[in-house]
Amino acid sequence: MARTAYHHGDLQQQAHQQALSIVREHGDSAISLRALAKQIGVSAPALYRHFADRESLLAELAIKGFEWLRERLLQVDQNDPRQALIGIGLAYVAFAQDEPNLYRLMFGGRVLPLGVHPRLDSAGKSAFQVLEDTVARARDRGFLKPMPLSLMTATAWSLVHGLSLLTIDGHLPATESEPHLAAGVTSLLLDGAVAFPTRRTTSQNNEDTA
Amino acid sequence: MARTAYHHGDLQQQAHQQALSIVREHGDSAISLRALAKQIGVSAPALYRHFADRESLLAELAIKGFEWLRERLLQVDQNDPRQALIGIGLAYVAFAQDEPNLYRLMFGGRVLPLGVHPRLDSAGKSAFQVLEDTVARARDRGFLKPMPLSLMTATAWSLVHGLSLLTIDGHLPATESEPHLAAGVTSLLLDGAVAFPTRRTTSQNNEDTA
DNA sequence: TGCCAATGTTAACACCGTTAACTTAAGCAA
DNA sequence: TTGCTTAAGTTAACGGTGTTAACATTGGCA
Repeated sequence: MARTAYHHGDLQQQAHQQALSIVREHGDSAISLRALAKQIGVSAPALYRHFADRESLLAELAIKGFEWLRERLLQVDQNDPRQALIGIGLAYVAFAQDEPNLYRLMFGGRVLPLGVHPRLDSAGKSAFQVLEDTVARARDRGFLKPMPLSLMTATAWSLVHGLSLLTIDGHLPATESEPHLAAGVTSLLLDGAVAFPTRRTTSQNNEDTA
Repeated sequence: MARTAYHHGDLQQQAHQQALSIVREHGDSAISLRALAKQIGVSAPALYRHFADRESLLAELAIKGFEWLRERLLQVDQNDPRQALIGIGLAYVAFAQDEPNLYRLMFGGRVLPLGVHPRLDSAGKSAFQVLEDTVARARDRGFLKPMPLSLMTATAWSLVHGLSLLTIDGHLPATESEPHLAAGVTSLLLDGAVAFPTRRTTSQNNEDTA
């Protein structure tokens, strides 16, 4: 495992690290295996001893991203249900804005579709699990309406995912310039947008969910 | 403008159309100018007489996508504010699910970033305008809380955008297998997720938004 | 000590987007 | 009708890509 001129000795880890920093700075489309190999000082095919192909390398980076995201979500204080829900939302969007290129890689869809890299899929599930647990806990404590958990998590995830992508793509102002947007959006979901909520009008309930 | 063997006579439109069908079927990453030219029966550089580069061709297709999306949103019945808002949400998500590859191109972020193709940007704005108008109309009629319009549209857009991408990427079930998801998610935003909204329990209100 | 497996190498294949330099032909002016 | 300008094609070429095949080196274990 010494580093002669021939056997590099640390290629896997170094390639991983170098590729990660390229993705974070310039996005996954800036990753070229040939250029990466040249930077490290190794021939391009050498990389194939450690990664099946370009996509598998990207999958490794996305896994790292999901682990980071999960850690950020786990740091949210879970004492008060409302604060926990808003905290998760803010932490989620903050991660996406801190790591826009990584977030796009994780959820790009075009590259790294579901079902191809099992470890990637399960890393994504683990991160999502934190959000789901938070919603479940809030519902169990009676803070949320007694609706299907899947509906509530789908709504929450859609909201933060959409807000994340729209801000990092520049369609909506980022937290930097509009500090209260993410919290406002999250609160709006919790409290509802309708002016005269509930009680009256069974007319709303007779047409939706089974 | 006749079609001799040399001057094709209809290249621009045919390339546009062929590329569009490739994107719809296989996604924008499947677009190769050389392959496209070969399919049409023309040399690759000929395409450059009609498109500045590959990205500009993709931008044209995305513009078409935004026009289609706008048309779908304009067909939503605007009589009842609540039905209009839910209808817009459903139409938006339905479009994304009907044209997943086109939707990803329009909102991919990696390709076609904002500020590069002005016509594309304004096509996107025009589509978004329909959503914003619907929210504004509902608020003007007193159906929605008197909050900033920008906050409400940001929330609505985030929700439908997130739901669209999560479903077309397979992270959430599509309308096909869960017909009520989109309506449920939209209703949840309108009515709020909290079990005991407003009124009682100032304990919730004393710590949140300014 | 000798072999094996891991981990490198170079050469090559089949693509890709894009540009330069050249050719054809359509359309308009004298 | 002739001639010129210009739009719209052509081939050749540059530099890049992911990936595979065949070969070389070397670390570590029997």
